[in-house]
Amino acid sequence: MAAESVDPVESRTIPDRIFSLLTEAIVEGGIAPGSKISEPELARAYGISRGPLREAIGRLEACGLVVRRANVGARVVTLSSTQLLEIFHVREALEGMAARLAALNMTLEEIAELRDLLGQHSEQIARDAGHAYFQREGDLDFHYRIVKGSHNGRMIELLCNDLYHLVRLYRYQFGMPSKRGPQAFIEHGHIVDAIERRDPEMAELMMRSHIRASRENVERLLRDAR
Amino acid sequence: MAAESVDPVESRTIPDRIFSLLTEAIVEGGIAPGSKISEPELARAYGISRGPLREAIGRLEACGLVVRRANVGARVVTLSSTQLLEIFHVREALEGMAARLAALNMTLEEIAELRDLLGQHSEQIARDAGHAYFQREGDLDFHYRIVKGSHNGRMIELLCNDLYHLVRLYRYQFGMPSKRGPQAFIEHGHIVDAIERRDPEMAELMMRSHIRASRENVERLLRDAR
DNA sequence: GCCGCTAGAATTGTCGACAATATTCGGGTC
DNA sequence: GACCCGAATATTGTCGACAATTCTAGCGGC
Repeated sequence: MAAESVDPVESRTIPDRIFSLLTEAIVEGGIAPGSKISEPELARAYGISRGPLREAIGRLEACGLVVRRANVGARVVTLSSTQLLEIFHVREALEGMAARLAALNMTLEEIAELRDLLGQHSEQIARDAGHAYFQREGDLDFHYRIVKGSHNGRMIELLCNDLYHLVRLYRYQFGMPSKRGPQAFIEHGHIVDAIERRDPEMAELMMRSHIRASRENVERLLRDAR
Repeated sequence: MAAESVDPVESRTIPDRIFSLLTEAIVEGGIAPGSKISEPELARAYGISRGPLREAIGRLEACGLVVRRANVGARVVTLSSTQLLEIFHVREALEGMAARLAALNMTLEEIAELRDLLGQHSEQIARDAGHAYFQREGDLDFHYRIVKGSHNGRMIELLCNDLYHLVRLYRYQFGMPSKRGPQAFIEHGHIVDAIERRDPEMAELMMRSHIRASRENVERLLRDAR
């Protein structure tokens, strides 16, 4: 709560706001994948000049949400299945380490909050007959917490500010059905157990196994679809 | 060689060139750590306008080479020992996975080139009585190759275009003495062996152990210095 | 002598306009 | 009819100037 104390919507600089707006628009599909990012059009739409807009687009490029070619312009990224699997490998490595560090560095309070979050997910699954929730933001909330719990600023930056936008984007672009919800929930439980026991080795193993299973699930779905 | 075929110095867009120049200047200490990045001054120095310069600075910020505050400006980052160790943890995770993927994906030709590089290092160590080389770019060349060998675009991007600038910067800022050169060379050999045997598990283990040893060495030096 | 306040200067943020490059559409030729 | 070429159009890249904010220096008061 109020990790960074900035006014929720105002007071940030214009590129910040535009970046947030564009990120949401791209991730949630408001701007179609592969579509062109027209600077004059967007500048008019948001009522700003092209200067700040270009800075926002630059940040989108740094996140990998758009690809830019010189003298041509920016397009919303279209994730190939290859790129999707690449992201899974990177996540497996980084979040595995994050879980290891979380087991070492999370405060008791953070661990309690993580348990609480798990409980909320449990209720939600019982309510929804456990089929939809984990496909949406709830899963990422969990992963967020653990990454934050690593207390490693560079890791938090990499995952929360860069990679997770892409992960969310892929969930909208591909929209895998996946009946892994209940299983994923169980795996989340094992990860929290390991962190609570302060067992870094096991925490990393569990997290990697969790993400690997998710990747293998996607690989299977991609194979079947083909 | 010539992975990207662009004219070595010309033809890229202005922000690209300025970004390269500034990166080198910062990494090699031409611009002191913690010093302010003055937009008017640099614009005059490079004979360009502030527009492209700001874009270049934005990219530096994305790499973590400068930190920027709104309405205040950008300063060259000063790496604390904490941040330095954070980078090591991220590298351990990412490069471990990179080595695993390299064992799976590297072509025979790439492996041969890697062996060759190792041979060059061997000669260089024999010549220098093995004390200085590994503190400079040679070590990073080796790690570069393996990351590239992962054939994972996202990983290559993350490490080669972002993190390695920071690693180089730290080597100039801290300039650890470290007598780990010969030992590091031996470890490099083990990693290549594992890749050659197509043993992903071992390749990852060796790489992680290699980077962990390097981190522990730095931790020891930091403790002794204090 | 030290602290707070105010006016000035300098820097960053933003804007609109111009130049260079890419795309598009039309015409011509094989 | 298909392909290639060239002019027109639109978009990106770059620039200089203005506005808003921050830092600095000097003054006055305690």
